[in-house]
Amino acid sequence: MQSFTEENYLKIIYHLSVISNPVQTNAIAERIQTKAASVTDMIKKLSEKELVNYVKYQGVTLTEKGKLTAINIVRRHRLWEVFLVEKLNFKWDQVHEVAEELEHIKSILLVERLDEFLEFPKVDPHGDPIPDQYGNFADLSFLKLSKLKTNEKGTITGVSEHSSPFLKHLEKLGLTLGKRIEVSEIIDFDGSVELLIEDRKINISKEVAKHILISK
Amino acid sequence: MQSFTEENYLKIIYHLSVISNPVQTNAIAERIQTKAASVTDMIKKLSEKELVNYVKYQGVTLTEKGKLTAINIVRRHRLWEVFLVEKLNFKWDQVHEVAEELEHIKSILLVERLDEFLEFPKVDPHGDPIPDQYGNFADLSFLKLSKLKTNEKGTITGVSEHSSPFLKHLEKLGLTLGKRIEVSEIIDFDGSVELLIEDRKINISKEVAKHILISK
DNA sequence: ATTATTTTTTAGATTTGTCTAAATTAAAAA
DNA sequence: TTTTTAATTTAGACAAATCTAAAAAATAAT
Ligand SMILES: [Mn+2]
Ligand SMILES: [Mn+2]
Ligand SMILES: [Mn+2]
Ligand SMILES: [Mn+2]
Repeated sequence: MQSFTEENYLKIIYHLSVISNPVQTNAIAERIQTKAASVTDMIKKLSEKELVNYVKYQGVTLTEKGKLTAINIVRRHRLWEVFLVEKLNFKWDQVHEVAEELEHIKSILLVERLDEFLEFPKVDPHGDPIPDQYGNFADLSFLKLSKLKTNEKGTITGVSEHSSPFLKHLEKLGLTLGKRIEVSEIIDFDGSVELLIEDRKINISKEVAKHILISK
Repeated sequence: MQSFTEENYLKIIYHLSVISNPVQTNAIAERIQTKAASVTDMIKKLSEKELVNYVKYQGVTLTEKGKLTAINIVRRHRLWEVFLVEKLNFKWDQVHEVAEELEHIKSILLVERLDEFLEFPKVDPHGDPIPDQYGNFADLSFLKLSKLKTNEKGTITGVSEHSSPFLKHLEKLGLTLGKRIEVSEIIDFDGSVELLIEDRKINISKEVAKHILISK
């Protein structure tokens, strides 16, 4: 059984592993809002428990055991996010903080029943896939909206940025999951994108377009 | 903002206050599974934060602030118990442990939305009243089943013992909330009670009868 | 190949909540 | 009212997770 803190470290290491493997001490420190020295201490502890492989000055990788634990936390986090949006009418920019707490509730029965209650959702409110109880993802292939060419169409199925300001911005523009869009023009000057959505024409910056995920 | 531990102390002190005020160090130690010395330390801290009134060797009482905090934790605990039973099909003997964790999730919005989602329940799965957001209880008056005389009738509306074995036992006998019962006989020899429930005749010990709460 | 910079680790201290053992105080018994 | 017992508090230590400052290792620049 892991402490909240250990679980947080495992989850962060898991997410950072996607970007670079092994994961560096400083990267963890930044994400977990702590100092590098504290990270080193915790890594030693996780290594002791065989949840990570650790070589001094080389960074860490998750062991199989550590990876499964991390995926399970991600599963709980995303299921709770679905619950908050679907059942308690939270907005998609309000769920993350609360899910950060709920994900640490330790009860296998709770998670399985919650999954059932939500009718086994495959994705969370941000389009991120929810692993099953064995840690398997239905891996969905996403494309950045910024990669679409003029006249190409697609459906919004995810976001790669979860900050509240960004999500609220999208909401205001009507750019929510499931919406069908078409790129009507890409502006040379700044790379911003003009979109057609439900007969409206809107313009989004390149920066925003990069964080919207599309399936065709 | 209080830590989990502080919240647990406040809740226990609140519950013990009903029985004896002020609350003794040893009573807290026993309920919280710790040593008296640790309790003294924590009491000092809570006193520092003006959540309890503390006089050395005299025990503690909750301040108004402390009482409101405690009631709020009780509110969250009971709302989550309702959720687990009503929405996730937990049995009434399975909810307490999980609610002990869920009660510490800090989000005012979460609690208010949960309350709404559950349609503002007045009691939890054990018949205990759920305070509103201002800390007001709809105080229901209960009577111990053991106080009923022969031929008296009543409805089961609560239990004063929450252990899993006890609750499972009641469940097996069909003695669940809302059931109508009639005392058909009180056995002289051991004080056990013979009941009529849904045309069946069952016998329960005096000990069990003491922990079943009735409204007429 | 040195030197400079960045990253990481160690050493030692701090905070929170706990413990044991010993000292105090209060309550009960003689 | 003294003595005995029970309850409570203090003193000092410990584990978990963190921090700052300093040392060590790895990388990058000259
Ligand atoms: Mn999230
Ligand atoms: Mn999410
Ligand atoms: Mn309970
Ligand atoms: Mn209850």
